[in-house]
Amino acid sequence: MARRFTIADIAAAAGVSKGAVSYALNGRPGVSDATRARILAIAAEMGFVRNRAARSLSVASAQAVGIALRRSARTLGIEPYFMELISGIEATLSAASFGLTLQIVDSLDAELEVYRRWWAERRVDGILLCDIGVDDPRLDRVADLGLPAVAVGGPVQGARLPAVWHDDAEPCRDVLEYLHALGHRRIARVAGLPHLLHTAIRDRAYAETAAGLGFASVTTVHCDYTGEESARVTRRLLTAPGRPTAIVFDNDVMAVAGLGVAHELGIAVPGGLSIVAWDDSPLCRLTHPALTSLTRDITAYGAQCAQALLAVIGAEPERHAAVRCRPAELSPRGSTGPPRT
Amino acid sequence: MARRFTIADIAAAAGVSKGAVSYALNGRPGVSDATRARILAIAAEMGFVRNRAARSLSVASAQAVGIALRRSARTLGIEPYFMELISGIEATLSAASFGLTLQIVDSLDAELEVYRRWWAERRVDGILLCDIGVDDPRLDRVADLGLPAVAVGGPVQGARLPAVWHDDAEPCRDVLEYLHALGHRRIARVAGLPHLLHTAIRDRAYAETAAGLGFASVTTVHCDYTGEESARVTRRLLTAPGRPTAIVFDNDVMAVAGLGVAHELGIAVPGGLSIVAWDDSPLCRLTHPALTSLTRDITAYGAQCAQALLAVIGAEPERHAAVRCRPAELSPRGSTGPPRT
DNA sequence: CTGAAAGCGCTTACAG
DNA sequence: CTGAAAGCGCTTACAG
Repeated sequence: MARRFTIADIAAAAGVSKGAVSYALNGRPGVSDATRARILAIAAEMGFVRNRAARSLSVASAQAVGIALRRSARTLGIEPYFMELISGIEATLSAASFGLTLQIVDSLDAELEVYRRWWAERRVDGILLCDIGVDDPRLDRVADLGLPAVAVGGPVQGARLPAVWHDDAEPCRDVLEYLHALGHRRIARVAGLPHLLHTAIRDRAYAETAAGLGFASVTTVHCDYTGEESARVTRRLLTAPGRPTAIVFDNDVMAVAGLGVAHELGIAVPGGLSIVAWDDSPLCRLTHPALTSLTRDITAYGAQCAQALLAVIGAEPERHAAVRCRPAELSPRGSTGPPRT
Repeated sequence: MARRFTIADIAAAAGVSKGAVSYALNGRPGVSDATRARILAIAAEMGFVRNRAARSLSVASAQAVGIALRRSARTLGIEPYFMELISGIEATLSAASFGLTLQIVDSLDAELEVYRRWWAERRVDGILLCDIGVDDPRLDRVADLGLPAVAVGGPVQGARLPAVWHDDAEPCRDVLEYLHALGHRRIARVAGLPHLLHTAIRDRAYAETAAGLGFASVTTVHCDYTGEESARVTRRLLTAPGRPTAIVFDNDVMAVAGLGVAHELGIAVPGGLSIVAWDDSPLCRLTHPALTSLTRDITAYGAQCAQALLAVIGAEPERHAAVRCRPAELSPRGSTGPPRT
């Protein structure tokens, strides 16, 4: 437990003022090259690291970013999405020597309260807003706070916050065209929460494309991303008359559950039922057959979100008002094939 | 974007000194009840929230706890364990108005460097050490730093750090006795990383119990918790002569992958093969049949870990040197049954 | 019970 | 190029 040194210690050792040490450490003009080198050497030798609180207090910046997640422990655990996203965010932040503060909340009010507090106490310099909804009230509320923020999802037209998002419509079209080409005509979709923006975008893209391709039927059932609900819904879809020959699921967890139901009912996959998952986590390769899915690099997406937020905060040179990322791409695997007639 | 108030503003409005405001806000003696009430009312009206950095600088405490995870984005995403753990930790911390700082690292050195930096810059008051290994070098290194810490896992005999852990041996015995009672005699185990402490504890518990019960064979194969490795290993186990009638997996992800392999090989579960998973995430109920598994409340476990750390830091009254939590309990489901002879 | 002051460890104008 | 000083917003002995 070595003693913690301060710039005063370095100043004393180098025979200069604290101000000079600060300039040297921060690579700013105000000290000669020789003095700077000497100061840096002494600091390195002492194993000096700036006290965060003192620095934050001086520069009025927390050097940290916050994320509040409004999901239950179980949902957070089971959905690979979040950890992959956070992992990408974190990598970018730590490269900029920014910290990541995480909080889990259970209501919209609690979430907004967290933002208010974080900003008031300057615990964070900005936040990443996840799970963007249709007409999301948080966009305005956060903008009102003056808290720098980036929406993880979009597009959010007219919002006062920049957004980073994937185009969700194009992959929907890809999937339907693919299933159509395989010969499927009766399709169902087990969708995510209807109030989420990307669900709404997919709803519309599927509806439009389906109409264009002339499918006999495209049934959409919304549920909550859990395996339980997906299983219940899938069971109903598969036992009703005129059952679909293919089901598209809005995430990987629901797709795995759907596959389980097919097994349970003795329906062969893909012969009796084709399955497509959204979000290509390793989960999709755990099953037999492996699941055809819409692949996107969520870790890279997280990194872009963090980058955009740093830009808004002003910690990065360039600034992007909104970033549109590469759409998900279809990865065909064993769970899709021509329907057995 | 309302103006941010400071205690100086409150002091001016209340006609008292900044010191009095501080005492009132912190519920400390030094102000009369009447003055305190007046100050508090003004503070509330202003929507005052203390500046974190200033407070941290004064009290020499970060009011935050750190976790560095040495896992890839993919592993973190797929294993429900971490998010459930973090969720429990976070709930406890935020109740104590402590923040959680998260960092993902890719090597032991990077991890230790993060701890050193966090502690040097006082970004955290303490850390939670995850994935405890056999003879884990971090226990000593962190203790050397003088950084308050709690080991999430154990028991760690002779360590200078307190630990919070589950007994891993008892559930192992439970599983073997259960499988034995069902009539299984040839068993295999797809285990986790051998250098992790809980893997070693399970290794030994299985070996001892198996010997006592007189199993014909208990084969253990170590792998890395991923579905890929588990699938490979399971495939080998099930295609070799004298294949096991039951396999115990060290986590849920590997068990799901193992079930996929059984399907692939046309082996009925549980008739041709019984499967037991460790860690009862929702994943275990996604499959068909649902997986028999060892259930423990990981969120509650995370809460206990956070509690212990707060105690070590001194933010909580009681202090626990080490906490032993309830062992996992067997939840029998559809994936286990008597072997078909 | 109350006020004035020093201090936490930095950063940053402002004079020399 | 360098030094002395003020200030960030709190907390906390120390006098009254």
